[in-house]
Amino acid sequence: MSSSRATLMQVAERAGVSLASTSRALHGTGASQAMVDRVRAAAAELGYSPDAIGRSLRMKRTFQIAFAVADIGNPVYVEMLTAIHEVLAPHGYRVVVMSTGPTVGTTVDLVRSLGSGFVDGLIVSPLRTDDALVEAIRQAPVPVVVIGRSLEKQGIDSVSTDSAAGLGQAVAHLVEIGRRRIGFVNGPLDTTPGAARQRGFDAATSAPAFAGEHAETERADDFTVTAGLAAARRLLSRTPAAGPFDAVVAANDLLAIGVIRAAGELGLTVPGALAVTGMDDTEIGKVFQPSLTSVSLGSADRGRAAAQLVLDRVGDVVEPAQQIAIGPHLVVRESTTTPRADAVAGPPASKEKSAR
Amino acid sequence: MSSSRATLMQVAERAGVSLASTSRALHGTGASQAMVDRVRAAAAELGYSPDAIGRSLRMKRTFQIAFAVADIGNPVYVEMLTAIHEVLAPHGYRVVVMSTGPTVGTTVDLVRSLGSGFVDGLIVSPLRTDDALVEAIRQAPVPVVVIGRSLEKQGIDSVSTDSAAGLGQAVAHLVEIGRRRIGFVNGPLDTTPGAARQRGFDAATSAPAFAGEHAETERADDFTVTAGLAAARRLLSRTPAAGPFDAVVAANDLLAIGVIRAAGELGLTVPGALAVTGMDDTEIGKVFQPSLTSVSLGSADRGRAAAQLVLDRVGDVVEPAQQIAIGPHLVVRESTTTPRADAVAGPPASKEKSAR
DNA sequence: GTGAAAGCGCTAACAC
DNA sequence: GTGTTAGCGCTTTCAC
Repeated sequence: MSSSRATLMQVAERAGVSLASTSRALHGTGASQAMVDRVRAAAAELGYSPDAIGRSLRMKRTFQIAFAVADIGNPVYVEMLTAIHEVLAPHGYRVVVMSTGPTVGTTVDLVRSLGSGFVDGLIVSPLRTDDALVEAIRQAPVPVVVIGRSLEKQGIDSVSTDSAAGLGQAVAHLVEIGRRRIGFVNGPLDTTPGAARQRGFDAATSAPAFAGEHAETERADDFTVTAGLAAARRLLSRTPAAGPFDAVVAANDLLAIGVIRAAGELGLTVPGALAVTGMDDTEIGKVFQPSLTSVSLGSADRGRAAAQLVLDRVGDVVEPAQQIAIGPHLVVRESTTTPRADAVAGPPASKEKSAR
Repeated sequence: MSSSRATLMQVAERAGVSLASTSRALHGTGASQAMVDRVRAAAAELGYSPDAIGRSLRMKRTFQIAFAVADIGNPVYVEMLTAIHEVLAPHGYRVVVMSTGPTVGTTVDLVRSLGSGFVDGLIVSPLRTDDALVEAIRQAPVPVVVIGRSLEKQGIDSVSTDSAAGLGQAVAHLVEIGRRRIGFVNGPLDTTPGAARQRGFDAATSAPAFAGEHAETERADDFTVTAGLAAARRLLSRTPAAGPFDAVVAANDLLAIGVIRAAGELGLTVPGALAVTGMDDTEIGKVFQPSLTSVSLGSADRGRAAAQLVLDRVGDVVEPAQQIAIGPHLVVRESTTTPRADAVAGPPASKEKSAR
């Protein structure tokens, strides 16, 4: 921490030219070479660096974008954040991380707080959505891009994925490898992902292709390992008339890990006695033992797309609301296939295989 | 995105009072109740919300703190970020996430960029440090807190931990459970953590208590699972004259997971044939199978401490540079103890046990 | 190509 | 307790 910073005014005085010329010289907009040299020299001598706040006030742009999620600890959001940062930083934008809290109410508050104009745009991935939130986003004074549910009809930019279809891919894969009695460990139904995935599971297991087999859902309190462990214990303690479960579909990778731990407690081998699939295709799932078959929802892609979208909006591209969809795809790994001892590789993007 | 936002001036006109009174009324500083009511009503009618930029320019405070790390995907940094956010948000501070890049040079650039005054302070955890960086931090126009190496002598606020001692705890634990031939999988030596951990391992294994046993280091290219897997393959393919390795100390949890995967490839059971310890006590280590014995370096605590420190500094607390140390402690889990089938619990903070 | 001046939205002296 | 006014640092008309 040293002496107070130099202002443009001081640079101007030092160079012996006007404030306006100094500004122009530093931006290279319509100034003679002599002027540019002179001003640059003065700026260097003073260690001048332009003040972001003064500039923001004048230009009405902060060069900041907010990214808001319920829980920044969740690996999916971390992947999104990384991707968003990678897209925005080269354009000179900073990323402000915010927390929505678990409820819609606090998310609405957050969107309203955009009124203080500290960012040029917002990327938000709400766990739950209602009319008040939709309305708040519509009224927001800066562009908002939603990652999650498609909100195109509501006139809101959104980046979505078809997690219901993704769940279908997981079920189809399990049926294909001969599993017949499939349990589903889902998270809370009142969340956007929870609801979509339940729809996907119900649709997949009531399709003709699934006839004659057994399907059953158990709901975890949260999308975490701990909640998944508890839910799986409940699920696996029941034995359907059709026979014991031979597969479990989990609504995300963390729940899937909980399921595998529960299987271990009960002496069930994975995938031998119980095949398990996750969703989100996280790093942790790739390195877990057994590595996790998982439905990729393209977290990084969704982050990138959202960042690009908000960048377009901030750049005054006035178009109707856009909806970008990232297709889910299944990545098959050890938790649904017999592992070969020598095939235990590191985090491989190579073993991918698209299903359906 | 709707109509342009209302300004304080407009609220003043609407209320039929002066600009200053409006400001005062809204802040509750020396205004009559009647004035407050009147102004509040006008503000509400206009949906006024104060402009953060105008206020920042005037107050010379942005209410933003930057958090900069090389790789925001690393679970340790995510934990720090969460803790930092939790401390700062209640004080009205936003968190700006920045990337230092892997080299010292880009970190120096980042510190210099503080000159544009977009944040009131910085928390940075550099992987590598040199004189130029120390000097840049000293010259920085806003308070900077370093998480990592102690920089008290250089007059810089820092939050550190004794990872060398932590490594000693891991080695002591392995010796205690009867392991005699211990390998060490470290990350790059030219990083601050890499160097410290190597020092710790060398010290622990050259202490009298370790006499007559075998110690050997293998260096991974990076602190990742993939690099750990490759390094462990190299290490375990060698058989010391004293006999095969019966334990591996890894410099962090990600490396440790790579080690366990390598052990699996070679048919070595963990912890039966090979006991493995990690460091950082991450979430992923807790849920891994086998769950990871790990040296906690108090990531969340360090984040909290750094946030508190930067908060004190921006609050004009002028004191000599502070150095806060968070003590490491060993958390024993399955990877160094025989697991009981029914003891495979969820992420437990309960099974902790301090060593030494 | 250069300079003078206005003004972005806000807070804090300073008078009354 | 209230109003008037200056000014934070910058960009951008507008005249010349």
